[in-house]
Amino acid sequence: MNAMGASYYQFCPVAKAMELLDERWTLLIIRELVTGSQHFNELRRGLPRMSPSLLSKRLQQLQRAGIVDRRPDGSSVCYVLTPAGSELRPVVEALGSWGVRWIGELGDADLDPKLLLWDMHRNIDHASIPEGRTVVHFEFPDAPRKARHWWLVITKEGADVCDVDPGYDVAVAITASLRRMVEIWRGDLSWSDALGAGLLEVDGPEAMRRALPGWFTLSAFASVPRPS
Amino acid sequence: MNAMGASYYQFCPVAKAMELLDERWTLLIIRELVTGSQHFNELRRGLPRMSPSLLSKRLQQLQRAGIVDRRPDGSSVCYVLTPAGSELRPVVEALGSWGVRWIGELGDADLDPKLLLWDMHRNIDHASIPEGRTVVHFEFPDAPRKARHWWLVITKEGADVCDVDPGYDVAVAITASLRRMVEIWRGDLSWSDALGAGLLEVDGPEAMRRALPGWFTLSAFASVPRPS
DNA sequence: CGGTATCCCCGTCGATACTG
DNA sequence: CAGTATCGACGGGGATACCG
Repeated sequence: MNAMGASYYQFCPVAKAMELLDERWTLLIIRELVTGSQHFNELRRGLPRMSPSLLSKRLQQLQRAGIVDRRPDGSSVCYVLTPAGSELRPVVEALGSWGVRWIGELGDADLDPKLLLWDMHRNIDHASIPEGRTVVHFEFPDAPRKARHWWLVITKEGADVCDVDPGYDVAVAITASLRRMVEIWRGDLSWSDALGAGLLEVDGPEAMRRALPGWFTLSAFASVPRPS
Repeated sequence: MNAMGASYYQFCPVAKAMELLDERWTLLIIRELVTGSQHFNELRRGLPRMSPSLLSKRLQQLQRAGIVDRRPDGSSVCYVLTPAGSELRPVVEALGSWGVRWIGELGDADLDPKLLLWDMHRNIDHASIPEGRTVVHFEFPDAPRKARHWWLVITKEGADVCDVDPGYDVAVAITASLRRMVEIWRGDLSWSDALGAGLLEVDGPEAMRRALPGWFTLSAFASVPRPS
């Protein structure tokens, strides 16, 4: 339980906590683990701009700090939060609630479609999804060519993100600017407001179009009330 | 509302928050402001190892981020939290509550007597203090010569910390190792347990000795329940 | 009291390539 | 899938001195 970042030389619990947590990326790793990611490459998908060596280093630091436990699991490896680590959930929640209220402006570079789809894929309300296989197609006309089309293939077992057409029948096709779709995900904009304002186009059978908003549990912070 | 630390290039509210808050010292400044410090040199006293240039830089960054407001106030200057800044209190509280539960081990270098007295001086329950002037003398036998003796001079108007004998009559004299005193402050150890175990010596009139524990509101995190 | 100015080192981080 | 290896730059931040 020590030797992570530089010391503040203070006995204050906030300072002692920040010695462990104030380094770049650290709390985002915790966020990923709180969210349920367990494997190295799963963490990487949630932290695409982080180099693997740095992720590796941070995970080792978090182990030494008693926050993360590394469990070899067959041929695989699981990273799981210790009891101490699990109790960081309120910290992550407080940060996210603050962030969604006070940091409204997103840069274009913050709008990563891969990350958006990755987030959506792990927040699907499977109880609301029809039987069998459901495919949702996303088109972001403003995104660069290679990031314009995405498919979410949802089955009882889970969901897969594809950046090439998997070939299955599409249940619903969504066309919207990447920025609007991110705003919906974050709860800055509601499905109905977006539809009403023509910011979003949804194609597919009436029943499917109606059901669509229920399929996705939006960001955990979407329901945080906004200021003013 | 931007341009502080490096971007994570994520739309996640936690990431956007950490872009502003993950730099060294930043959340400790927020802690000081939440605690009630307002002036530059007041902040410095709570952050003794921080260089003034860095504090200045951070305050400017926090202004640009819309978290701190700089108010020239006569010949003086007040730094106060904006509404957005005030809402960081839950973040600081979550961090402190976590820290006090899971970071028990303090290094010797974390035990700064000046910081301890500074903290105590601004957490005095003036309603419990006797009329007139009350002086409490602290002796830390394990501290370096120049940091061994401290006096807290408490009046209705406030409290002053002295590292030289102010000459007034002493109401109560406390002798304890610096580490024990910090533990009491943090709530790791109770006054009564410390007294019972002989870890603490209190000299003075019976009534004063009895009343002493009521004079100090301990650290805001002292009452957080501990694990196991 | 409320800050700037300057200097320089060292460590962090990013990028990329590669391995069992 | 789960990481290591290597490398270089850049700038963060510590120390100290100084100003209005």
